[in-house]
This record gives sequence, C-alpha cells and structure tokens, in this order.
Amino acid sequence: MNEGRMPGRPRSEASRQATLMAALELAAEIGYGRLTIEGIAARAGVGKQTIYRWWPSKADILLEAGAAKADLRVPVTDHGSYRADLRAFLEASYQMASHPGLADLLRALMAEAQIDREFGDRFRAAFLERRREALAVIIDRARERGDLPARPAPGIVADIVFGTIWYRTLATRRPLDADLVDDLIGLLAPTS
Amino acid sequence: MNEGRMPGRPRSEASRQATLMAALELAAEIGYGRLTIEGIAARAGVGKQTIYRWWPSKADILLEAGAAKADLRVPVTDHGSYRADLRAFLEASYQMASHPGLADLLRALMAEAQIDREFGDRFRAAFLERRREALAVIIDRARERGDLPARPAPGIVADIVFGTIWYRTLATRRPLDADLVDDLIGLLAPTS
Amino acid sequence: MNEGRMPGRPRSEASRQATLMAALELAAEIGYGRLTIEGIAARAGVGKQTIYRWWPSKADILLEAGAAKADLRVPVTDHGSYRADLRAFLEASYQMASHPGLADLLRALMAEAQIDREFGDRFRAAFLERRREALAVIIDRARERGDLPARPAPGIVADIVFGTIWYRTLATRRPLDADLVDDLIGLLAPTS
Amino acid sequence: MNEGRMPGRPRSEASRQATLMAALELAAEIGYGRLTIEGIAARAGVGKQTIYRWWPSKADILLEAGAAKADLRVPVTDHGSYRADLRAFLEASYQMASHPGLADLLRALMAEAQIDREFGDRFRAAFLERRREALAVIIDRARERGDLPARPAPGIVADIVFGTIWYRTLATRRPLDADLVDDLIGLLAPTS
DNA sequence: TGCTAAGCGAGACGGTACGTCTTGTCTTCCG
DNA sequence: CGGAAGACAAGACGTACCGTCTCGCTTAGCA
Repeated sequence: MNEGRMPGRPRSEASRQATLMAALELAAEIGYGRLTIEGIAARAGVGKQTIYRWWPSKADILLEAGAAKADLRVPVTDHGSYRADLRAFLEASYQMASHPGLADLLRALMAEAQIDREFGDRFRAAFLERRREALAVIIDRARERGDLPARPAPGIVADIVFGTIWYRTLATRRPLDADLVDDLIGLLAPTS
Repeated sequence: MNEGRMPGRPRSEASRQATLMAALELAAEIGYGRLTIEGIAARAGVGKQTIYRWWPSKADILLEAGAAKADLRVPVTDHGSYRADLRAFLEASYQMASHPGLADLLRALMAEAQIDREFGDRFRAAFLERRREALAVIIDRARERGDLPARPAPGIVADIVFGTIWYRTLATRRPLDADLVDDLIGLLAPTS
Repeated sequence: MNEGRMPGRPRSEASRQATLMAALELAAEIGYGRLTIEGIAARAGVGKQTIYRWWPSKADILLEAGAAKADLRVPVTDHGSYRADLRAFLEASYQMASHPGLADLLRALMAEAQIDREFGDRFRAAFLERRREALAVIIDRARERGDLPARPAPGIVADIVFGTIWYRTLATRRPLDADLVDDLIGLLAPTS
Repeated sequence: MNEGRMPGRPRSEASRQATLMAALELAAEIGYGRLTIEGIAARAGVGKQTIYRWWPSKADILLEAGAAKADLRVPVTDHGSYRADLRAFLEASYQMASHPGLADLLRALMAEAQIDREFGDRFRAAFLERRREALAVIIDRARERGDLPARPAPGIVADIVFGTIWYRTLATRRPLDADLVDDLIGLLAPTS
C-alpha cells in the first residue's frame, strides 16, 4: 500500500533514531518523571514539532525505543514438554525483568498506561498482548500434546504468570528469581 | 509525648477533611492525570500553602484519603481452615478491587509509585506491606494448624496472590472474578 | 551585526505593543503599587513567559512604554539667548510634569529606581541622563555666546533645575508653575 | 483623655524597641526591597500580629526607627545673618544626607511615599513638612532683620533648597558637597 | 486573691503574586 | 515540504509573604 512514493520530503530516519536514542538516554539519566519533550528534542538536536508530528506522547517514544532496542520476542521453541517450555519462557522473562534499564522502562510505561487511557490501549496492544500470545503458543502446544493440566484455565495461567512477574517489578522491586520460577512451575506444571 | 499543647494555632481539621474530600471527588471526576494541586485547593476552599504544608504530593493526599475512606483492613477472622481463610481473604480483595472508584484510585497510586520513588516508599509502607501482613496472619495460622502446603513458600504465596490481583487491575482492567478465586485456591490450598 | 536573519520565529510586534499598552492602562487604572505582571499578561492576552523573556521587571515595561508614548525630547532650539532657551526648556518640562498620567508614571519609576538598584541604573541612563544632556546643549550654546553667568557651574545648574522639578513632583505633588519658572530664570539667568 | 490607665496588659516597650532595631538592621543588610514584615518579626523575636497591631506598614516602622535614631532637628540657632543661617542649615543637611545608612533610609521612604499614597501623607507630615518649617524659621528671622532678598519667594526657596538636596540623593546618588552649598548660598543669599 | 482585659510569641489559615517550567502550536528560514 | 529554531498563549508548579485568626500565656488594674 505504501509502495507509491509519497510526495514531499521523506521522513528523516536520522531524526527518528536521534529522538529514540535521546529519549532512552535521558530516561535512564534523570528518570521518567523528569523526562520532558523539550529535553528530548534538545538532546536529539531535533525540532519539537518533528516529535509532535510523529509521536502522540513521550511514553510512545519510549515504547517504540524499547521495542527497537530489545526486540521483545521470547523464545517459544519446543522443548519437548509443557514444563520445559514454561521454564524456558519464565527464565527468559526474568532475564528481561532483571536488566535494570529495561525494568525501569517497563515500570514507567505501565505507570503511564494507568494515567493515560489512550496510551494504555496502545501499550496493551503493542506489548502486553504480544506477551500473552507468546505464552498462548506454549499452552496450545501443550494442549495438543495432552500435556496441559485441566486447571487452571489458559487465561488464568497467564494472569498468574504475568501477574507475579509484574508484581515483583512494580511492588517489591525485587526481580524474579530462580526460587519463584521453581515454585511457579511446580504449581502450574506439576510432575505427577 | 505530644500531649503537651503545641504553641501556635492548631491545625484545622476542617481544612484537612475538605482537602481529602476535594481530592477524591476531583480524581473521580477528571481522572488522576488531570488532577492538580491548584484544583484541589480551589475545590476545597483552602490555600495552596496549606496543602503543601501537610502533604508532599497529590498522590499522598489520595493515599491518606483512600486510607480514611475505605479502612482497608481485610478480614483475617478464623474460618477454621487455610482454604476457608484464603477464600475469605480473596473474596474481600476482589470486592475491593471491583469497586470502580477504589480500583481507579489504586491504579493511580501504583502508577505514581513507579514515577516518584519517594512516594513509592510511602505507598509500599502504608498500603502494600499492610496487605502482605494481613495475608501473613492467615498463613501463620495455617502453619500452626499444620494446614499449610510445603510449597510455595509464604512470601511467594503473597507474590502470586497479590500479583494476580494487581495484574488484573493494571493490565487487563478486568476485575478479579469467582473463577480466578477458585483456581487460585485450587492451586494454593488443594483439598487433598 | 544583526542584519542576518535570526533563526526561529521572530519576536511578535503585536505582543510587544499589547504588553506596553496594557501596562500603561493598568498602571493608570489601579496604580503602580497594585500593578502585577500577571495582570499585564492577562490584560494584554499574552503569556507571562513572553513578558519575562523581554523585560526584566514591570518598571522596565513602563519605562519603555513611557519612552514610546511621550517621546521625551525637549526642545533645544535656539531662541537667541540663554534666558530664552532656559525659559523654553522649563516651560516644556513643566508641561510634561503637569500631565497627570505622565507625572504618576515618573513618580513610580523614580520610586522603583530607589528600591531596585539595577533598574535605577537603567532609568538613569535612559531618562535622567538624557534630560541632563538636553540642558547641557543649552548651556554649551550660552557659553559659546558668552551668555552664561560665571556661577553656578553647569552641573549645578542642572541639579537645581531638575531638583526643583522633581521635588515638586515627588514631595509636594504640586506641579511646576509659572511663578517658579520666573524665579528660577531670575536666579540662573539674571538680566543684568 | 488618655491619662487614665488602660485596662489589660500594657504595650511591651521591649517588643517595640526590638522591632525598630530589627527593621533598621535588616534594611541595612538586605535592602528595603527585600525587607519583609515576616523577616522583621523573626529577627526581633516578636509575633507578626504585634507588628501589625502597632504599625500600618514596614515603611512606617522605618519612619519611626529613623526618627528615633537620628533626631532629625536641624540647628536653627541664630548666626547673625540670613547667609550664615542658611549655610549652617545646608551644612547640617548635607552632613545628614552624607551618612550612608541614613541616605538609604530616606531614599526608601521617599520611594514608598510615591507608591503608597497614605504612607506618603504620613511621611510628608512627619518628615518633609518639619524640614520646611525649620527652614521657615530661618527665613522669618531674615525677614524680620530685613535681610531677605525680595525674590525668590520663601516657599520657592524651600523648593530649590530641598529639591537640590533630594535630587542629589535620589537621582545622582552623589551626596551634597561644599561646592553646591557655596553656589546655593551665592544664589539665594547674595552678598551685595 | 481572683477576675477581666488586652498584649504577647507562635504558627496555621486563605490568598495573591512571584518567577520558572512544560505543553502543544505557530511562524520563520534553510535544504 | 520536512525539519531546526525558537517565540508564542496557556497554565501548573512550588515558594514567599501578605494580613488575619486562633492558641495558651503573661501582665496589668480592679474587685
């Protein structure tokens, strides 16, 4: 649909990259709370209007920057059993949530999603739902194998898994650890 | 230690109440994102300085207002078994999270706790830790009864319980429901 | 040095004019003491920052507004004699000091010059010194004509002339009148 | 009518003195522009209300403090001639205006008199008119002696004398000096 | 000796204005 | 026409003082 050349000067990829980079750096240096559009524009050497033209809010800049930096796909390769698949998924997740810069970014985006409803919808679609879909692949595979416990229901497994990860990130600020992974697997994919 | 009268004009309880009330009302009407200290002061008929003198941020006003409104103690009365105690606790929690005004308030406070580190510490101490302590009472009672499963460890039970509740509140915006309560109990306090 | 176009949006002449006008009107209506930058901005339909960007204080706004309104050059045209030149100068001055709005403005600026040292320097340079220079032209001309009394010295003539005008304005609030003009001329430029 | 003792606790002379002293010291240290009633009360160890009970503005405190400190009567003792009386008066005046603390105080009070009309009336009555009356004594004595020039009229002499002194104080910030005294006497009380 | 009345230090109150910061829009010139 | 620069209107921020109002406590004269 986009193959026909657009009229006028094309969007500057350099400005886009500079903006995303500046937003990530500034957020890391001064924190999301003190992040401003003016600051990002100044750091990036970019006009403010250029930012307003392409992103609806500073949270959207970070969402795109985060998506670009850490391509957030989690491995859903087949490890032979639901239990092994789940362990791999959880360990990848806790790797991710343990990276301090990334954890700070996710905290800020989840916070903004509560305050700005419209960004919340975009964040859910662009991040939260993708993560649930990744887990859904594992669960579907287990169901086909006949490997999946009757309870809890698939959606509730996701609520428990992601709930625990997010609660650790947002409320206790302790990262996910190996003990918690073991306990979750013991509960959700028992051996017997 | 404080019973000796302080010198100077005593704090006005009327102003305190008016501020808390105004903050709750305005947050409900226009949302936390558009809430301002100026607006609260105007609605309450109170000087801005009076607010700044007693609360460090608008989130702290809402924290105190929420604590005053819904005295957040959850029932930890003894229902005879860990399973019954846990069910009562979860049902009370999901009652609370289902109250739309209260859920919005908690979302906003959890969001602010991510953005403002110092408020985060106060929020954790005044709300999150109290909730964990309530659950700890139930778990201790179960341990004394010999009613408590070996795994998961008590702290992790709390992470799973509160994680699931908060994830539903923050990420899916669907309240806790009876199915989820059943599944959680099935996992954490199995019958056999 | 400035002829090359500046980058960015140029200063809005409309905002500048509106600010000067609003300041003069408000000062006339409510008096200098009750004049506020917020009020000027509101009346002018201008952002506060636009005012702070271009003027260091409300007194400077009025100084510029006054300079713009009554272009304060006094006639120094040659009337043939020191006596006639001096009379013309004094009569123009007392015309000016008799205009009630202008007298109020000058009173306020002289007052502010006492309280704010830095504005005092600007006021001296932009107004008081210019007036002394105008009188100096008359005195120089008289000296060339051989028309100038030996005493008092030129600088002291200025102190006496302007001192009397300002004292009437500030201390007695009676404007300069014809009698005082006659007496000053009789003293400073006697006939014999 | 007031000689009968008032009921209630009498005014504290200690608080009055502390207030006047604190006002003078603070004005000298930080300048009239940054002087505040709160600051005076704090420095004096006095309640704000105690100040508001007795003085209508900070300028009135300084007016009373100045009057107390330098009792401002100028010598009007008879020196035998108008010329000698005038010289004594001018020299006493320029002594006064040369004292830097006092000059700053007078500048501030004259400035405030322009901005606050009601204080202006009090300042005129308590200070400016008294000074004119002192000069009037000298002029009356000269008239009785037959020593007084026909022109300028007595009131205009005062305008010229005080005008010159104040102009030097307010506009040029150079104190009155011996040359100016000589020239003024030469003009207003010529020898022949 | 106790009562009444006003002044006292302290400090919170409702407000106003400050000067700064940020937002999102606009207006210019350059490439 | 996209982009950098930067001025613009709007308005919230947190601070400083304002002038007023309670407090509990003197400190006097009057009973």
